[in-house]
Amino acid sequence: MTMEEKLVINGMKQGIELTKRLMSNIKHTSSTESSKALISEIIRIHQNVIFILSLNKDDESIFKQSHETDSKNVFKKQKLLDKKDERVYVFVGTGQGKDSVDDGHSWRKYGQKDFHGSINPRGYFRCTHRFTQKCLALKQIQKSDTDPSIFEVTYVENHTCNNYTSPATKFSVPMFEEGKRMDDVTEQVMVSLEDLENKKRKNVVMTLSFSNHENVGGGWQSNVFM
DNA sequence: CACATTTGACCCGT
DNA sequence: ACGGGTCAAATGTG
Repeated sequence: MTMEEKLVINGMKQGIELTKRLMSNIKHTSSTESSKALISEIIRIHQNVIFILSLNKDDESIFKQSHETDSKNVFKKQKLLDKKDERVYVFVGTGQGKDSVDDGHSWRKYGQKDFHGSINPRGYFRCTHRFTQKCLALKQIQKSDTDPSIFEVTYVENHTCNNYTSPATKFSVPMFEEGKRMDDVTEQVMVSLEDLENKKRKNVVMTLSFSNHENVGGGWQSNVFM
């Protein structure tokens, strides 16, 4: 199964799970706020799935195309990708809660750098079990300058440790902030997707969305790294 | 106490 | 020399 297929299936599974919760929520509680939260999560998950399906092929062709037109920068980037098995992802958060990305793996921060021409610093992370389990996985996270709800995440090496925590078991539904309407969240996601279209033209390998609300466990996309 | 994070110093390739 | 990445001592957290 390809990575993209895994992502789509995971997204759909999570959509089903959330819909079940919504049903039981409607049956057993009178809380409209938590139902709204569930609905907005369901909407976003389906947007993510559509997004992956619509961008996947295009990204591959765009990447190969620019590779052939010997733009030196792109070529250099491609070489780097081949050498270190790097994968760059762009994640969309909800803009609320903490500004990190929980992908189901445990990470330990070991450095941070400010960059010329960039407002936000880049964070450097290694797998917590680097020494105990010889897991060489690394990742870098940089917040987008243009949209604070977007994080560019670069993964270097895959996890060899088995300390992955399935998002399905950790998942819980976030409550809405007081007075925040569901429409606002949906709109915010759409705006972020526009920015992702721009990233796509800059040869980002693939784009994904995730929920980074503090009550939500690992993102469903992280099953890829199992 | 046993971890994690912060942050300036350090290293290394260009 | 400079920029990107990592180290490690100090500090924070449960």
